[in-house]
Amino acid sequence: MHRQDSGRRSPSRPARAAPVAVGLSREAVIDAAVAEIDRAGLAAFSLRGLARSLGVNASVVAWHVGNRDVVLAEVTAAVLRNVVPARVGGQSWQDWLRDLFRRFRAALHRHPNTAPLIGAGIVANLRPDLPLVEALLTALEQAGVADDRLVETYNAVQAALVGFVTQELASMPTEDLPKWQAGIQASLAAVDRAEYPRLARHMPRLLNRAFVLRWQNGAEAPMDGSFDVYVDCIIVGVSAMAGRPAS
Amino acid sequence: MHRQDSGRRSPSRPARAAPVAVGLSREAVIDAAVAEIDRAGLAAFSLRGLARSLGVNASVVAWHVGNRDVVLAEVTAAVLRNVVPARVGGQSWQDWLRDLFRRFRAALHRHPNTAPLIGAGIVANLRPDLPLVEALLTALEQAGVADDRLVETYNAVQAALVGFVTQELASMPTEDLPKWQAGIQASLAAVDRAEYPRLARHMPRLLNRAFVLRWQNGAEAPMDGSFDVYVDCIIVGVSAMAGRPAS
DNA sequence: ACAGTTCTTGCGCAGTGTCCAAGAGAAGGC
DNA sequence: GCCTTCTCTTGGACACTGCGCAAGAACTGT
Repeated sequence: MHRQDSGRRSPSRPARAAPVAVGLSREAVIDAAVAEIDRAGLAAFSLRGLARSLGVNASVVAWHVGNRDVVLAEVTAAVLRNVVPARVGGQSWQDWLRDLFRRFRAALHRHPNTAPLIGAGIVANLRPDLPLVEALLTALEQAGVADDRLVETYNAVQAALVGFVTQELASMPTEDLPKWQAGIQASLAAVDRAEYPRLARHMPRLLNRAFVLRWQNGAEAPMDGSFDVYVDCIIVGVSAMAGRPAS
Repeated sequence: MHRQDSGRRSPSRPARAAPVAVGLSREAVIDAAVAEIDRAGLAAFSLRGLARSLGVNASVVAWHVGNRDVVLAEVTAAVLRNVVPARVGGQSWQDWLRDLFRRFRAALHRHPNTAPLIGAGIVANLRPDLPLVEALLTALEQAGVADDRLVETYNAVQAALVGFVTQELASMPTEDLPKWQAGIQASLAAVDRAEYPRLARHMPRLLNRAFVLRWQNGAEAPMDGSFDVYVDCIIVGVSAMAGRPAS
């Protein structure tokens, strides 16, 4: 049976024995999992492959971490570590919120293949990220959001935080990708000017830069400008919510 | 080898034979897949289970539809069919956009377990949904978005469209869910008032209604009010983008 | 010396996606 | 009448997965 306590070493027991042939720790396994997902993608990730990459039997990762879902939850926690920016004195809530959004996106861009985990929230919350919540609430309070609008505004911001980058880093089909890319490009090149006039007119501007009209994801073709506009939208929206007293 | 043409019947060949023991069609398989995902969830979905539910051998679904990813892509396409609302005369772009958001969310609420597919975009675009793109571009044009801001605004709206409901319907851990729920509730009840003052103060308002502080997903505890605020945010944001000429 | 804990190995079980060989059944050509 | 051709279905194989269990190795405290 695997170790089930969440903390590193349960301080209640007298810490009887130093670990033995400590080739591996829980952290090392999780780090290796992140590296493995970065290397081969989420679809190709397996516990056995992870153990193989560690040069170790398959069961040790189960012993150190536990379930497969626990491994993935820990991976997301590791990726999202230190995304919440510290409050610097005299900083406006707008600047802080923009900073949060940027750091969140940067963290996921550092490990693009983990984006589906965070986005779909497979086990989004192993334990809730309370510092993030507290910081968000502080920012909203500073923005002047009324109490009876707090939940809604908080949820809107939280959803926005995750929404963009998840979409940006959505995974493209894994097998015979070049063929799929060619198909997309062909179907976009042959778009009917009469049926889709605006699409046809703006096509050069949109190609591989707009959400349904691209054949690379954000890891290869990042969408920086769109993200900035997106964050501005959210901030303007929150300001408007703050101005209005209630429904 | 499975049928590889996308259309129902390739019109080039003389359509030699009527189908034989047509117990099954591609559409029937996909409908069954949707029903199966609705019933047992996405994690428990398998091609063999699908075939079992159809009372048929495992390979027939592979023959009719193809790959597993193709099955899932077709499922998402089926779920999102007819989400783009028709343009009614004299309707403002705000009303139309709000209607689009509502219909999109309603479609996913009808099949909550498919939300991770759409959100994480496993194969989000089997073929691009061009009518949606055209309609969105039309709305943005009507809103007065400048051409050199079109891509960014479009991307922001598209990301927002998918972002909220994906998060709202994120799946909770599948095994021993009651224990996990109890753990969440306990950890939220024992939150430190000194460490998280705002969180503690607003806790009764936030419990099971805010994004990290809930133990049910949107299928059981929908977040209607938050969604409305979210859509208002987006619309206000787009208006602001339209007002500003360029960066 | 002995027992206890920590970590690791090996193996089996049921289940999965994908391919391949072969068959059943009807339609058309001769 | 056959007999080929196409559509659809069956069954079985292969490699792989997550998970659980029995056993062993290495080290520590008593």
